[in-house]
Amino acid sequence: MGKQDYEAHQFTLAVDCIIFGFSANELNILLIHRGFAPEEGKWSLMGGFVNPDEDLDQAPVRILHELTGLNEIYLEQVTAFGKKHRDPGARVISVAYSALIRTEDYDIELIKKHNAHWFPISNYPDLIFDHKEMVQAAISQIRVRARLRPIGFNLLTPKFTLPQLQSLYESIYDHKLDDRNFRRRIQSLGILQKLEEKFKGDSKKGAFLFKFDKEAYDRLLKESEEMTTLLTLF
Amino acid sequence: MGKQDYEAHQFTLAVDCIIFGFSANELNILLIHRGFAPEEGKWSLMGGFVNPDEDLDQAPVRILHELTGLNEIYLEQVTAFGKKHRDPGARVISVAYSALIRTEDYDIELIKKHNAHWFPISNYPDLIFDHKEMVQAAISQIRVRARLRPIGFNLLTPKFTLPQLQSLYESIYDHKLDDRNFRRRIQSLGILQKLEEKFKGDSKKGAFLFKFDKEAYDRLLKESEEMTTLLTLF
DNA sequence: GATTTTAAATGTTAAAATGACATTTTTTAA
DNA sequence: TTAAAAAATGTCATTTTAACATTTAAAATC
Repeated sequence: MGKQDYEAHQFTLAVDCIIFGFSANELNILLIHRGFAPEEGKWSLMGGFVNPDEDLDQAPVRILHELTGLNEIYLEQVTAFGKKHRDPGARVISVAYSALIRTEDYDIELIKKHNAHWFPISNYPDLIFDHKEMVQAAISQIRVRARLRPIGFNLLTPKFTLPQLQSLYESIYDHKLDDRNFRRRIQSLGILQKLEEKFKGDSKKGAFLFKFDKEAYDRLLKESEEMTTLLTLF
Repeated sequence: MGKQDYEAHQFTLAVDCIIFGFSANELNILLIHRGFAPEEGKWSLMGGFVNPDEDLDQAPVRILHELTGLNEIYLEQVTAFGKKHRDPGARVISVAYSALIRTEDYDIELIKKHNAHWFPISNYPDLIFDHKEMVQAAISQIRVRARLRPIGFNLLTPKFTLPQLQSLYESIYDHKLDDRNFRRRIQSLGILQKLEEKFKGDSKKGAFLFKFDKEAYDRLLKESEEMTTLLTLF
């Protein structure tokens, strides 16, 4: 295999980000109203090309920073999409990434500049290319992942209430959960730390705040070796 | 974004296959003793470049056909690997695919020609580049996947015994299972069809043969809508 | 300041699933 | 006929699950 072999098998490589946020008791995704061709005026995921001098996994980090101003975003690769004519304009392979962000953290001005808007996953507009497939794949992956690992905390503020946490899981699974069963289960894992404070934004009575106890979780992980299920919530 | 943008972000694109087979009561992977540079003489996954005129998902199908003579192999994308220097010789992005095959079906001559050999997943040689990471990612994925979906049958002959099936799951999870509990559980799903025949290859007494009942499984899937767990075997 | 409103917090019980455990059966080979 | 080897089978105690309604706390309203 010579140099010409490598050159004869080159493809434009892009990444697209399915950016999840949690607000108004629902899981939302951030979509871009495209102000540029191709497909100008339609909705799409936030994406961009991979640069020649960066790791593949670095590309979504850079692109998300450009859009949200955030660093240290929780990212997971979903899948590479590579149908021949997925992008009618050119042959482009795109690797989809899921990003979980806190909707209070991002830079509103940057988002505006990019014409980005939030949509609930239960009702979002038509998307260009195969972006809808990407979103669906990302949601499926999150559903599996959230049963195995405590990824939900990446979508909440560091301090959160149990009703908020429950409503997050209900939105992920599109399934109502029983309060008492949910609380019993999540608290029995011992990875939540109850604080003295209450949060009164959602009700008159207010609800106690909790923190995710990373140390406790790491200990749990270590003990149970190869853990295949952890957060079986329903 | 003009044409030059596309051209400035091109990468050589390859796929690598983690080919799983089940024999001698253990999960094995098929590795190639490389007869060509780079890394001549070392072990690697079976791989190749993606062709400009094929879908990304088509590339592993073609490559596996070349190696095994098989069509209709069960394939799943694992992840795209794209660290800058993962291939020291050139910038190559590689998409890893898991393949589950029946070890009796493949073309032995083809395999010999490619210097391919089976190794148990509990003990395989050092691999080039990041291929070990690929294997580990594929094994992790299979473990999660096998809890949700009946993918194991792709590794067995169409007719198989319960001891064979149990031993397959034991190998996937690297964990002994209790005979009685395993049988109770797998049979309670109602997706196995017991045959009159016995298979006597493994014991004097012989064990009854079973078939995977795809129709029953599809019905089960349909009923339970969005099923998040199915084959929780331990 | 009494009453209403709203969401948070809490416990029990019956049914189902799980995990642990040992013996008998079938067949072939000695 | 006996020995050997793996296949097949059932029970029970424990744990987990799912289903269910009331009380509590605080703010807002009258």
